[in-house]
Amino acid sequence: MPSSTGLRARVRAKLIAEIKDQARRQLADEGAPGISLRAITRSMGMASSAIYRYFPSRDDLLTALIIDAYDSLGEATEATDAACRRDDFGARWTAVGHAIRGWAQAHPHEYGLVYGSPVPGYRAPQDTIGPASRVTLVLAGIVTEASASGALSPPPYPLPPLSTPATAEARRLVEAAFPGVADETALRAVVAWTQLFGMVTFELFGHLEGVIADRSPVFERALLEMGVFVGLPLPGAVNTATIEQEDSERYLI
Amino acid sequence: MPSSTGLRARVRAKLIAEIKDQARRQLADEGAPGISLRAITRSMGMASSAIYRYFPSRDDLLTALIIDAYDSLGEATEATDAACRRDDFGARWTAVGHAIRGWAQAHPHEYGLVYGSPVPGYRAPQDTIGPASRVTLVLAGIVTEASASGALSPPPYPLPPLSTPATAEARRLVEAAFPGVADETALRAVVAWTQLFGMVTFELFGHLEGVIADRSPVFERALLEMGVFVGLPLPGAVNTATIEQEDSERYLI
DNA sequence: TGTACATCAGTGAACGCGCGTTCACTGATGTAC
DNA sequence: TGTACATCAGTGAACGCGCGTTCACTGATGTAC
Repeated sequence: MPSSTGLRARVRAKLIAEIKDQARRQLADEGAPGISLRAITRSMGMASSAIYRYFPSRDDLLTALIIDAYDSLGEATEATDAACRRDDFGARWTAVGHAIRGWAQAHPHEYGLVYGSPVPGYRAPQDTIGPASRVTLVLAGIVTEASASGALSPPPYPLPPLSTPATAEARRLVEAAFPGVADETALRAVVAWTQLFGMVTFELFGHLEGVIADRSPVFERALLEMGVFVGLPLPGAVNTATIEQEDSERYLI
Repeated sequence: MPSSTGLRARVRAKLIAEIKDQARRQLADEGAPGISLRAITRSMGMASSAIYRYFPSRDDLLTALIIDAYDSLGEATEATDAACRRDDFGARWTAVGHAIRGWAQAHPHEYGLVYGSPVPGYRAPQDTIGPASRVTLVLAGIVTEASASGALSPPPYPLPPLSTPATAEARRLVEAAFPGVADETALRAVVAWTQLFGMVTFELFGHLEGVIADRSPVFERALLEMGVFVGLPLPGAVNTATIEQEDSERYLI
């Protein structure tokens, strides 16, 4: 039994996994610049040159860690969204926000690796783009589906109309990730997206130290505010028409 | 003429400045982990041990750079705010937002040094707290002064009341930085603050690549949205009562 | 089924480099009387 | 004003360490006929 599931291939996969695990351990201890190929091989009891059978260079190992991190976050986010009632858009938004923050707190150094200062001299290859956008697409999907099902409220207060270049950008966004969504709403979704990651980043990188002591309720409130800001209904506020087609018990007030 | 303005002291100050300049150059080229004391002394044509006359360790040099960065950003922000009409709170918010983004783009690596992933193994000493909060206090000041002068609009749409722990945090915030401001508003200011830095960070660290092409108008819109979100008037929308006491020409529509 | 050959994993030595920090020392600049 | 002494800036060698990557090589695992 050779092929890609053969013994050799399985051993190889195991070793690659172990190398990445050791690298993640070093990432946690010393940060990205502290990841050392020699230290990895040392901890695995192999010659320092042996690692080149698995990763052609240090940068390739870094890339693998980055892709893994994005995929891990993307997967957690997608799973959280998938576990929500489809038409409870407010609840989906809130749940996904908590999932992102939860993942960041559970994997602070991997979060720093992808959302922190770019590693100098390292240029992310194309392969990272797909994994990187998974989490973003989940957020965009919630807004888009809410819009399609008519659950989105229009902005409750008047704002000046979009400038011409802002409209152009909004159009691009709508076409790329928010089909059928209003220009203003797409831009607001971007604002909410940056707020969400901005707050998680500030919390993780220590910029809320001395500013906010009990961060969970503040984060919770921010999620609620930004959800409403985008036009999403409050969590639990499900469109009655939809309810009647499904189980109705627990959603009737 | 000895004292602290003596020749020796002046030469010393010059050298300290040159060391920091060289360090900043390396920061731009190689990132924070690439700052090397030996390389600095090499580029200045002095023995590698000489730098210890000026900085007792690499960490102390890092701390100096961090404090300088915070102070530079703080100063730019304060100056921008000071140049605005005091009662045009919307304009102050927008101008300060642009100033922060502008500084970040002019000093991307210093921005990364203070707002990027924490340097592993480095613990920021107390001395950084004051400089770090300058920019924050400017933003808080705008909201607080707007509130005091009655220019803040209440939230235009109903939201659930604050949870008990969120209220507690809001109270702490109000006491520390937003005297006289409503609980909800203080929390919204924090949300706007994290949005502002979140967007600047995303832009600088490459997370808007492929998402937003023309970032300035989107940032401009985000500033406007978040200003209104906090309750600030639109830029240029100045309280008429105040106008009458000052020059009225250009503010009458 | 058995043999010959190709592929792959892993070794160990070496290249060429860099780093932060310490220490005993020299010589110049400032200070006190 | 001039001299004796203390302070400070800067040197150069050394300590002890680490790193990524290459290369010729051995031995085991798989493949083809």
